[in-house]
Amino acid sequence: MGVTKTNLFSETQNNIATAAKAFSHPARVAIIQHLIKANACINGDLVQELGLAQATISQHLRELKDIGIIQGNIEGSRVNYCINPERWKEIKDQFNQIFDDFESKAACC
Amino acid sequence: MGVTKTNLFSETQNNIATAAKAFSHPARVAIIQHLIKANACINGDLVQELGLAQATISQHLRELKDIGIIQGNIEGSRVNYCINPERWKEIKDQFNQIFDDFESKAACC
DNA sequence: TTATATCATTGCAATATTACGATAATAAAG
DNA sequence: CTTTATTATCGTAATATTGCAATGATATAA
Repeated sequence: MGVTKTNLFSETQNNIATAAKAFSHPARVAIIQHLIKANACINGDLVQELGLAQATISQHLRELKDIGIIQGNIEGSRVNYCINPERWKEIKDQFNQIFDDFESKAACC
Repeated sequence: MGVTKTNLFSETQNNIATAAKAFSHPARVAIIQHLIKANACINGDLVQELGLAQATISQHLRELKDIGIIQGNIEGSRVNYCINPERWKEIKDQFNQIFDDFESKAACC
């Protein structure tokens, strides 16, 4: 076992779960927040900022890139990372959809 | 290793990461969506609805309860689960804070 | 070319998560 | 009291995630 039964769930449910993983580790939250604050930055900046090893930051960056929430632009020997605005909006809308679904409900338990 | 270095990050960053875990598995997304749609339901309903074993559903419910996003009310031999409105709003606000932080930024990369 | 800087990838170890059968625990029904 | 219904917990197995040192790859500088 130990493997998520993806086939049991809708595409939307799986998409939301994937998007949520961008925020489900404090290092990735910190990376996202720093990218917002600085507009863009390179791997080395984040190593300084977060205090994790270079390989670890690189790995988190790749996960975020796989989710699509960030993008990396090669600039010489550096890679400049930043938020991907389109995907950001997509994810924001997906979350707000759920948030509003509940809000529009009258009573609770 | 394999253990998250919680101490490196702010309380807010750790809180967001914890909250995001509520949505980071499709089964939990499905549970939350069903709770919204049905207002409230019991473990057995979710076993029917999702097609996972009773023990698995119970485990996901406990995680959601630990995060605080849902609450369980004992009714005889059953437990009626529903969204916790206060915590829901807290989490919603935390996410929207981040979403808006980016939105308010002018340019990107 | 040789060094330096930057980042990705690989390989490994440790912990976390996911899933489920079996078993307890509790309450209601008979 | 016994049975039934419902849920939680335990134990276990399998997979996923986290973290880092070492290494590789690429671009720039000397």
